[in-house]
Amino acid sequence: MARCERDQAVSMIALQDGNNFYCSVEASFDPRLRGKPVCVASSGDGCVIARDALSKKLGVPMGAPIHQIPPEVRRQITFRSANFALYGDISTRIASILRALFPAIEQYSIDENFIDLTGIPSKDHERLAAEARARILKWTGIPSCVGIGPTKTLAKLSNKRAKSSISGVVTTMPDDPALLTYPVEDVWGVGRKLTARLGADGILTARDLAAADVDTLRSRYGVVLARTQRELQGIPCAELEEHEPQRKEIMVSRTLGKDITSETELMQAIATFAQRACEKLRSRQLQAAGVWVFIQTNPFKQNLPQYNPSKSFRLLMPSADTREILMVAQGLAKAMFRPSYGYKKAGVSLLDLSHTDVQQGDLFAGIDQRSKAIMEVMDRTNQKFGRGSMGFASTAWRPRGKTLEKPAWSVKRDMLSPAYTTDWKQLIRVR
DNA sequence: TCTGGGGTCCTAGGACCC
DNA sequence: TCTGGGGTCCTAGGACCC
Repeated sequence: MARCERDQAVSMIALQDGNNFYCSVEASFDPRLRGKPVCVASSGDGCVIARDALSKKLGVPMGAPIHQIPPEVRRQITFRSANFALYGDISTRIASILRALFPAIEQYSIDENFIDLTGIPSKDHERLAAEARARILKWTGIPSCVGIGPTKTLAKLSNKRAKSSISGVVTTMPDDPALLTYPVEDVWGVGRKLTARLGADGILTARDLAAADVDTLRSRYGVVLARTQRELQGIPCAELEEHEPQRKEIMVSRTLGKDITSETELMQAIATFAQRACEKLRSRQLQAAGVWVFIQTNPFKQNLPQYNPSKSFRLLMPSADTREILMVAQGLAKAMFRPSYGYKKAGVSLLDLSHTDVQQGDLFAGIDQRSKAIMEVMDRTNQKFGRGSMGFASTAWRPRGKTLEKPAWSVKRDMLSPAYTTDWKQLIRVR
């Protein structure tokens, strides 16, 4: 009886996290990769954004530019370009496995899910966590770990501990002696800058942070770290968010395949990003009231003149019409463009987002039904025949046969795995 | 030669108002 | 010539996350 009361009083949270997620997904679809070091590369095949256990062992640092990895190490590694369509699909499958086992989950990121354990007797927590791990491994091929604790921060910390455990499931309570040796830099919410400052104040472990003077911590470091401290003490400051909150911003930006000097090419890139951002916008039934554009020179060529302007524009009425937003974005870019610079990166961001169903409509013009109809035709066409089937000429992408002819500035993705699960034409071949 | 993308939240400072 | 205080809103920049 007393046990039940205690269970009700303390709510517990679990965090499931796929091990080396992107690499595990690649390996689960391509058996040739198993037992070999695998890394996944960022857009443009520039940096390492995921490493499997073997590449970590070879000493490949997270975020390392691929060209800086010593050739003798690089030769041993199989690289893949990031294939987010594939990873997102596997992520959805894992979430549905968890939903079948637990009353409420929060899809926190592409490879992490928080699980609400409230109402489940604490003696069953680790058993159920182990069951979840086993199902995910069996049904998707992805290994994962589960961390359990009374707050999200402690669940995160447990998950990190679980990565080096035998069972893959770890629970941490605020008084756990493990906090005495757990480095503060591995606490959720403590990044590089904070680690350095905390270290100078003698705060080196999770335990040091939990035990620090509250007022000093708040005044020296702000409310965010003060919340982290309370979470380490077992006092929840962050709830489980079952439903994704509404987006505040939608951004599309890229490092370009080459340094652009011509205005025409820069305008093509801006048009491409604006078009893609509008697609994302409409897929969420959103509209934007602001547009922000930035262009940047190559920061790695410090011998060349640098120029990194940005500019924003507020629309009279919120819009989800690619034609309108594309014109605004190009107008902003045109106003910032200066010849004789080499532009290496650019982006378009849509701001002040709202739902299309709260559209007030212009008092005089009314809601533009024609615009809505045109955009729907475009989106449906692209959905049916693949992204890029119908687009704007100003983006300079041209259909050629069954594929799209890429402009010279487009991004490199030379090591891409097939879209096994999201494109009929790319289904896995058994023989 | 080659160096990621997409988000959120907080804070400080300026503009503006009463 | 001197000269306030408080509130809000907006923006830019910094820090963090995956």
